[in-house]
Amino acid sequence: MAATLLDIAKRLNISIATVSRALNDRPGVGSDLRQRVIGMANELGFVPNMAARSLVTSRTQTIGFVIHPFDQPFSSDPFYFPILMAIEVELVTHDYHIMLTSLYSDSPTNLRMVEQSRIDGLILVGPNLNPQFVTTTLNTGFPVVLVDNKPGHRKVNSVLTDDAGGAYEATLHLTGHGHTRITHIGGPLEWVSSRHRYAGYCAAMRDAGLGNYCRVVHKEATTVATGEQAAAELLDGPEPPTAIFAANDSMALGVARAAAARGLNIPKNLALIGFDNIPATEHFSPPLTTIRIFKEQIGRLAARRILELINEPGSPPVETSVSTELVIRQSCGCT
Amino acid sequence: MAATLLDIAKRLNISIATVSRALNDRPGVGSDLRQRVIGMANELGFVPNMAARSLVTSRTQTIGFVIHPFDQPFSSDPFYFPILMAIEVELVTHDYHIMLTSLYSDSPTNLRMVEQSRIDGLILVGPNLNPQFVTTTLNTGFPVVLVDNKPGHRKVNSVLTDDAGGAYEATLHLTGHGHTRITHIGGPLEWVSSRHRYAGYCAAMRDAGLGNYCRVVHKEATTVATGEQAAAELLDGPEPPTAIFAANDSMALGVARAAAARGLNIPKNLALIGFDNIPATEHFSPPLTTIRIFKEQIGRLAARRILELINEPGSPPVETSVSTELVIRQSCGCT
DNA sequence: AAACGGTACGAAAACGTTTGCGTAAACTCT
DNA sequence: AGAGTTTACGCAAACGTTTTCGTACCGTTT
Repeated sequence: MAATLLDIAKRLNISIATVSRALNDRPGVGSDLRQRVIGMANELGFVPNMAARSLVTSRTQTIGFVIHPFDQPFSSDPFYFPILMAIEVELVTHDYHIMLTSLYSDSPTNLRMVEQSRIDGLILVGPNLNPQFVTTTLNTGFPVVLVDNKPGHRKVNSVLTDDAGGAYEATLHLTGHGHTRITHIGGPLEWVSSRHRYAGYCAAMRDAGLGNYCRVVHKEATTVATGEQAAAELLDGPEPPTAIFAANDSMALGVARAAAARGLNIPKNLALIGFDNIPATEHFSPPLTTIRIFKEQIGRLAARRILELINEPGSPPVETSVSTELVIRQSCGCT
Repeated sequence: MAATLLDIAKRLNISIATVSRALNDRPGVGSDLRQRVIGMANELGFVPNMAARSLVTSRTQTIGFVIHPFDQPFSSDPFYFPILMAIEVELVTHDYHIMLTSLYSDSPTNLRMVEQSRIDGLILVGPNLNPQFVTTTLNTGFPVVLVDNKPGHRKVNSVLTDDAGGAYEATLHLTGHGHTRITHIGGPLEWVSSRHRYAGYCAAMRDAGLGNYCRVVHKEATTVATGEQAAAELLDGPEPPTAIFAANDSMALGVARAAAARGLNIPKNLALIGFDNIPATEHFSPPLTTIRIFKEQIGRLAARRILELINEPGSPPVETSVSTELVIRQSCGCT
């Protein structure tokens, strides 16, 4: 049904080799003939057969995308979809496509299936990936870019948020408004982002001369429920904080609920800052001060990096960090 | 690098044809030899080269996924990501994969590129797709399944939410609690879902003997802002409603904001029901009564349907409708 | 005028798989 | 036991590209 190189070659009484060269901007074809080939290709609606092409070039022009979403399998993740979109947009402009390679089962088994054909590179997204799967994949030498993840001390190609910087700015904003008893509610320490946000918080406290009041509650998940739990412990405990920096907007919402349940007004009795700037934050009551993450930028950079990796095999690992932005709303009490 | 059929054949001193047949469960191979072939394949870590296979079978074992997200290009869409996930999960069990084919540019041009190779079927998602693109795609006879979309009166393979049923149940719930002045705030009439939700609302009002009070405000988008606008018009106008059925949870949130701005208490002064049951709804104040959509089911059915279509070409179009569920929280005032 | 380099094209191999056909051997039936 | 049928396998074509190599031809240089 579809037109092939042979169809074009026959109508022009030339060889398929010449047609291929003409269509691929390769030398060895006269400019007049090249034009006729292109014209005929358009006329027939020729589209190269990717299977045949990649069989010989062993390039598929597609890259795999693996994500292990947060808690529930079908949770609507407000975080990674935009990144996926940004990656797609960037890749399309380079004639690459995205293949979703088993969103959940990140076992080494399916790696081989993924690797042997089908894709030229892999983008692994999220902190919840099976670490062994990640290292196994990395060890193959296959082009891999990590997003929001980074194993151990190994140097890899990754693009991360500047979590430490964002946390630093958030915390310093609170200290700058006179708060001294600022507590951090953090996420799982297995996540790079949690560690960095915690580090940023500590650094800011130190720089503000509050190093001795570095208090943190770490939770195993960053949900509304865990945020509420953590806040309950803090607010009911001795010396309750006057400000809380939550690792996450969801947790911040949990904090707000815990505060409301105790008759505490935000921001009057408790200042609150979150992280991520998910869309719902501006509709919280009060609207949440938080740290904005530039997801489009993250996606775009990840896409570009994987293309570089494919085109320059063996290039040394590059770690990219995308800066953040403090979005001041009303929960921090400075307006 | 990767093992091929030939590698296996040489070590076993047999032909590649036999190897292929053995590995694909085709007849014509003795059971003992078949076992030895399988063993050798495992030993060598053989994985069939998809490019070569699809070149001869003209099957790629991947299906395309097109989505045109709502308003902003990078909005984190809380709705379609779970559907995408569910589709992926279902397809993976059938050894199919998803390819994202240009999330935005839904022009007929890229259809050809998509169609000629690479994918065996297409799932088009969302109400915002370019209608001409949809009909063009449909006309090719290529296997297509629509999700949350349905062009004109044409019979197509689609899987939709039972929007009318959900709207009917929501409205009837309000009438059942004594409300008579119930107004619907609807979305764009170009969307099937908006039309059906409106129809369900009207039907319920008729069945409750309130057919003469069928009031609706349609907005061009279903955001918090438009919901707030619509509610403002209604609440400031003559004979304000005592209950509002919003087409959407986001719009319902807008309604809540408009009510709060006017000192109106929900649910005491105004009952409110939304639609979609997005995760944030349970954290609204008050928690929002809404209509739950079974996104996993929708995705699963779409995936199954596209596989049927591929395996039984020419099978007549099937329209699937997934029922909904009323989630009673506090905004409707019946607790 | 002979030699030489460059350009424009064709022939054919190669990528790794599936599958129709051919052919021996084994098995069934009278 | 001989004819017919089934089973088990090998051979080779085919899918549609890319790419190496070879070969005419044309132009320039000595």
